[in-house]
Amino acid sequence: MTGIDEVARLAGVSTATVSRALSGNGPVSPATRDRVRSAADSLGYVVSSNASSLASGRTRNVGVVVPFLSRWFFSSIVEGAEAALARKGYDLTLYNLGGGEELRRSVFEHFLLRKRVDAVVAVALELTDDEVNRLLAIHKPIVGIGGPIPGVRTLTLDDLSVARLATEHLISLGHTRIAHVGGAVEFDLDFHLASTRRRGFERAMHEAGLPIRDDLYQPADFTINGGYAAGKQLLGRPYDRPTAIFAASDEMAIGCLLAARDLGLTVPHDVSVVGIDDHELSDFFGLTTVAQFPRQQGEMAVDVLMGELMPEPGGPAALTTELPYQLIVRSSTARPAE
Amino acid sequence: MTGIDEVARLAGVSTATVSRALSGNGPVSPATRDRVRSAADSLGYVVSSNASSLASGRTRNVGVVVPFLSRWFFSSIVEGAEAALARKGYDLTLYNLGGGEELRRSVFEHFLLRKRVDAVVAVALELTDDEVNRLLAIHKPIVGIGGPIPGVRTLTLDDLSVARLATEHLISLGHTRIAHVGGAVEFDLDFHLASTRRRGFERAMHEAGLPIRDDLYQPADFTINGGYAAGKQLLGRPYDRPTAIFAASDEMAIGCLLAARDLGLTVPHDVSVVGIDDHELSDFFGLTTVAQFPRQQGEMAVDVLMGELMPEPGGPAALTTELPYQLIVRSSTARPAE
DNA sequence: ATGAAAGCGCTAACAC
DNA sequence: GTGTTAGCGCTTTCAT
Repeated sequence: MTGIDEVARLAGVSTATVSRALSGNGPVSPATRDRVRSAADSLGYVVSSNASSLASGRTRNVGVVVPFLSRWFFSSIVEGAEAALARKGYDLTLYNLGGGEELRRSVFEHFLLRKRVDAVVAVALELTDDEVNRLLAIHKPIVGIGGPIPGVRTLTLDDLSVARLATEHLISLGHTRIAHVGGAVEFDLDFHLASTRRRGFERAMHEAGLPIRDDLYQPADFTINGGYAAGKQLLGRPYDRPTAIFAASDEMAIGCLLAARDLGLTVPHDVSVVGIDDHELSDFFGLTTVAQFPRQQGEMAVDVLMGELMPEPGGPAALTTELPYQLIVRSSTARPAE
Repeated sequence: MTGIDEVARLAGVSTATVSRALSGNGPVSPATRDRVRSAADSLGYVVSSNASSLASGRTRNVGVVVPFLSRWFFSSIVEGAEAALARKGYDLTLYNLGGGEELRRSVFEHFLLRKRVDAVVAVALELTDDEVNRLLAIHKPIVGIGGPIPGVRTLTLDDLSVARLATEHLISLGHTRIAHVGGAVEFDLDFHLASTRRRGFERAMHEAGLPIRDDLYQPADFTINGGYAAGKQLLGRPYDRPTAIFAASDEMAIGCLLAARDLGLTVPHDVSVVGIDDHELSDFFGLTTVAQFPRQQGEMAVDVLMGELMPEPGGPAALTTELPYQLIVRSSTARPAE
């Protein structure tokens, strides 16, 4: 366990100079910096992050809090954040809230407060005022992904516009009898994502002068399985079958695709399907979708965070940043058959 | 920022006693312990993990290193590990090696060495001697998941037996013309998983006196997409079509299922399909598979690690622990048609 | 059972 | 540009 003083001795300088040379903070002549660097290398010296953090108050570590992990969308965000942090020399400490209320409490009342992190990224979580204030009180910047949190810089997707875009794509193709597979209320926790998308759908229909029919709405649980059941329900009706389905997520949309196949319907001839996300499977299934880019979202969150940790000359960023999205047309949508 | 001395003052004891009372290390009378506890609570005191780590040498944090994150299998392992660690009051710091060789180097030469973690879990990574020694030199226990690493306690799946079991299931149903969709060589990095499974398949065939036909082997890339292409190839042949397919992963098996459908073949009437993993989609597709339990694997790894961090009376555990697996028969396999 | 005090290994004033 | 030194906030001997 080589320490800083061994490096100092080998390089023939003081520990302060070693610290400055290695961290880049403070003036060091190029010559001594090189000397220190090679001394450190030859000893295999790596700073103790604890000692460094204790002395400096900075940990070079950020906490990322997610509601789930083993779902493509969330793990992609984490992956993006991890990559961006690693590039900056930061570590990522992960907190998965999947374990329920009690776990969430302990994460916010203990884990995040023990000064292990410099900042936190909250993914798809509607933080309470209390949770936010606890962190802000100890000067930990927060950035949220997924919906506005009062007093917190957040990256949000304009779900209303995304849903409208998907629906308008169908309308522009000539569809009029369009069904919607939306998120069931019990999944409408974070930021009312499901209901916002539904509103976007309804607004597009309304603007096009098309009727919004309750019988063409099916709630599901955001899974392929749930989408399949909803699709069967919608497409199995003996008359007045919708010519198109807008599902509030790709996984549900893929479920609809499979339901259509099992009913002997051809996509997009008999029914068009559009989703949201650009899930990893969507390309395979030829699903038309409105892509959001979770990996990039994770990276963007880190960028925003870095801006907070090391404020730069330019004015402070806006409190809310809109996330990009993009319609990707594949083979699951077409004009309705005659 | 309440510190330990404020708590000490409020409780009317020394900081040493507060430390002992809160950490549980060292003798404290029940009465004072309660006094300290409530003082800490009322002040909202949480130890500074840095100061604590620096003084004690323990971080209460473990590093988890994975080759990918946004894949169900790996994120499930991480999820399991995170849950188990959280229960013990530990944090999990995540290192994703997806970024290539250089990233891997910096993780092992810097990130993991800066004393931020007490131990590391290496998932599906064939660590080099150098990587192992670096960590062992600073007394960081390692546990691996996924294959034996010399000198490291590892949890391994008996891939040979798993593949044999899957194949024997097909043989016992009466299949004789069985194809194998295996991992392509370029994906055979970690622990030769693909080739081991192929050997398990061949052994089962051999033991049953069945011929191993090269033309009934198709390599793929472990994705649904790749499995689909391989399935098409195998099932599209004009004669001598296999009556069953054993795929080395569920994702590839699902690809085969979809390929069969698209060819107008019925599963399991025209072709049986079996995979390995019990992927989250397998139940939906009715896929027969040999389940492994990634979430549990993550939890087990943590248990082993805890055993190393706080050695208990019982003798030391074995160096290699076999992971459980289980044949799950669903609707994708049946006797071959006449 | 409790307290006093010496560090843990660095960083950041401050002096030169 | 570099060295000296006083902490950062705890834990842990060693006394008592």
